[in-house]
Amino acid sequence: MTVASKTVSDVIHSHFGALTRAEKQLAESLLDNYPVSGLGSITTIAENAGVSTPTVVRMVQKLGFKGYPDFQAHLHQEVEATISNPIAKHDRWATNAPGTHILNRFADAIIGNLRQTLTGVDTATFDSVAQLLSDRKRSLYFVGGRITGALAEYFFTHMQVIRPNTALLSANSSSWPQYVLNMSPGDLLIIFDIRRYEQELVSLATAASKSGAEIILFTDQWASPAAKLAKHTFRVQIEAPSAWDSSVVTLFIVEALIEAVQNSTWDETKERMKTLEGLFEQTRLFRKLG
Amino acid sequence: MTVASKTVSDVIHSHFGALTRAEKQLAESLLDNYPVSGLGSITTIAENAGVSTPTVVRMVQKLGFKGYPDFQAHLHQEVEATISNPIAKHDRWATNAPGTHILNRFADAIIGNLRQTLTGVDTATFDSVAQLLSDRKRSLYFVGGRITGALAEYFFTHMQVIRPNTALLSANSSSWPQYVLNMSPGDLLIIFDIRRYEQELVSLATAASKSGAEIILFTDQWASPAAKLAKHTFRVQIEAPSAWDSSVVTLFIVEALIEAVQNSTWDETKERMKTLEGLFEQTRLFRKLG
DNA sequence: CTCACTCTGAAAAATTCTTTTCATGACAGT
DNA sequence: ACTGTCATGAAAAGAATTTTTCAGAGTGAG
Repeated sequence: MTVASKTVSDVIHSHFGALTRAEKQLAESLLDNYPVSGLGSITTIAENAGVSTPTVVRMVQKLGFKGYPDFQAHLHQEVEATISNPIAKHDRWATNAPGTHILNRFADAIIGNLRQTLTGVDTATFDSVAQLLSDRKRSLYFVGGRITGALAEYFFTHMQVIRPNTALLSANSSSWPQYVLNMSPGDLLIIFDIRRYEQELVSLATAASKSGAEIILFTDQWASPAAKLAKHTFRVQIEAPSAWDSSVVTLFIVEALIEAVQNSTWDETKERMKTLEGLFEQTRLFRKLG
Repeated sequence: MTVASKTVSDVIHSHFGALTRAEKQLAESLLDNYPVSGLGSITTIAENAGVSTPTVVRMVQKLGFKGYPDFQAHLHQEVEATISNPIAKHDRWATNAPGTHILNRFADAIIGNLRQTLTGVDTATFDSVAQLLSDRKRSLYFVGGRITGALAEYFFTHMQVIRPNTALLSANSSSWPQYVLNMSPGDLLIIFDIRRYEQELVSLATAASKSGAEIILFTDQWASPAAKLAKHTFRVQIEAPSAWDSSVVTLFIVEALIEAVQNSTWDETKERMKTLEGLFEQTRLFRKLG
């Protein structure tokens, strides 16, 4: 590499005195709105600067680059450095852990997943789903796969407290038809399906669709085939430094939804929670007496 | 201009469902380190994504661009917008969300929890627990409370694949005594108990201790009363901008443990997973993904 | 199992970009 | 005015990039 560790801008400045008229004109055009102005083809920047393409070639070679592609590669690196620095630079996580400890590696991966997932999730989608889930008139059905069943259960457990008409479909698909039988148009089927997508869930989604139920899908970045049937889909980044996929970010979305739903109908929810507390107390009392 | 005012990222996301396998692979590659990854020539990005150049052309046309140059011109505009507007960088979190959207508030909170938890967790403890869980001679018993039951189930589901002698205690405490009856000295009882600590779990922990079982506890920063009986305790930050506590970081620790255990006995685990795959194939529960 | 279909990348064709060549013109010194 | 030097861009040559074509592989339906 001819030019090391100095920015292209630096190089231009240091050579500026040795440039000819047309080259100075070009250099100023490049420095104006640097470094973006150098992103296009040699033809483009020559036109923008009002010079000919040979002038561009001559100048970048004079600056020490092998040719225009070499020059542009350096610019790209700088653009990358400028763009991709911000929040990511966390100062080491677990203080007393070596940098390669699984906890730190995992943390890095999860933060990356979270970031990517959030840039991919449309807040309008999120809000729509929250509103659908808040609608008491719609019954809710939760279902997950072998691994994601626990997420479905977690979601269900909370929603059951917040509102009526919620059901958790068991892992055993033989009982699913009876649930589908009861689905009315407007009801919601919340499906968790990440890779090693389960064919049965697609069948379930199809059947539910025919009953008029609307489907909300939590899946991974590669998207379950059920996505075609879903009204709203959350595509979550699930990759971890592990033989297993990570459900952490999925759980994150679920918890955010729980809060959004609860928040939209807090008065009613509060009442339900109070009642529930009372019921728990009574149960404990039963136990103690028994 | 074919595509107006939407970012290339948006366009990719909105078309993602309609993309084919190779195209999704390419889209992932582009979104990873976006938008810099799309700065090079079509050949470069095709190579980076591991697809052919025709795939790139087909995808960008499917996305609504005239061709690759058109696509890249849009990217350049975005890079320019991003660079020349420093404020825009920070809200790359959730794209078009105001800073106070629940998703962003939640993300901030979770990152904080994660950071705090990791500085609090001793890696020696983590490694000890991983080693205990790897020991085939010890039987594992998982149990959780009303909310945390799903976490116990999640942990159990994975460990069941990785190693033999695992059991999930049902939510119904009436069946617990039979499990305690079978516990031998050295067995492990993994308890999840976060606030609104459940008295029954303390009773269970006490009984298990008397049988010689060792207790691993996942609890919150205030620590469940069962902590006194536990050999190892993970104190996790659980506060979220919500009426509910967050289980995200707890799940994070669980997944890291799963990986650590699996990694320490990978050969054996691999065999088990293969066998399991075979069983699934036989029952046609799973289906190869496309 | 067969057939129709889609997806995919190798390779060719078309296009665009990059570099080189070269003629022109400006200018300084003789 | 003449000559040599240099800067510059038009245009050609050379290299790439981009697009199109096409055949094989894979998939799903019947």
